[in-house]
Amino acid sequence: MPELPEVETIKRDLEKIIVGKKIIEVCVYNPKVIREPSLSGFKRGLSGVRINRVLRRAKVLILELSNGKSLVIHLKMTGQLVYPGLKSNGARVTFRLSSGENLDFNDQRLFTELRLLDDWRKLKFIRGLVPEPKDLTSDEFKDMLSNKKTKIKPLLMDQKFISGIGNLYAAEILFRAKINPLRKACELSIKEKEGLFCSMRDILTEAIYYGGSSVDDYVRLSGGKGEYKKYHKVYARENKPCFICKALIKRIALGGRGTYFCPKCQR
DNA sequence: AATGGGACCTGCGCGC
DNA sequence: TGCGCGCAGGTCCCAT
Repeated sequence: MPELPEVETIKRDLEKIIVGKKIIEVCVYNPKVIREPSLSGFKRGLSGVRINRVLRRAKVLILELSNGKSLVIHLKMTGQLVYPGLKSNGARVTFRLSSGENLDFNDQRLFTELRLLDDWRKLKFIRGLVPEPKDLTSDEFKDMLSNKKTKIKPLLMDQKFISGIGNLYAAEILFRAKINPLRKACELSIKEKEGLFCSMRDILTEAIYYGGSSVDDYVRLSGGKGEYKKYHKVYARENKPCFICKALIKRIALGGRGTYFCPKCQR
């Protein structure tokens, strides 16, 4: 679930609260989420190091450490970082910090990937990323769409096409741009492409402003909710009336993903 | 090139 | 009541 706005929110919270603190000890309650190196290497490499800086690339968090290594975190759908952590909960990994509090990593579905790397830039997934919406101009975006015969919605979610957008924001962006998710990218008019570019940029900016969307498991570092869910227009609103035209919001499966849209507003 | 499906996972809500 | 099933979705991987 965490997409660009949620991961950016966590990144900003971490910058305010975690940067500068030292990791005293790492407790791993479920080693499945540690993808590399070995469990012992992971624990050893993180003990006694300071967290110097937090970066984000698309949906990936990167914690740069005082020993030159980086902790790379992809939260996938159900990953959470919570500080201060609860004293007794089902955390998968707990980082005991110099403040005396714990930074908890939770993940119901064990999809999350934690990696301790010498150079995060060499990670295959990171290398495959392309610019995210804020790093593109309208003209660049229009060019990118012009030779793509694929449906616009799966294309927006393709991290190698444009990075940071997932299922929820793809739906909201297409609603604001009044574009049907089944349309082929190359068949959009210049005006539609421009509208899509603006919707993409604006929705992501607004969602970051509100601290992301708490649907399913996403919470902020404090454990509190992100408030953007209040402003959703189509996501998870099947059979509810469109806020603009009152037509019922439709749900279809597209690329195996639930896809919500207004059949009247989005042509 | 584009598309579809399965795999990875677990908890929840539904129908019978 | 209790069980089995579909669904939730980010990413990789394979087949067509």
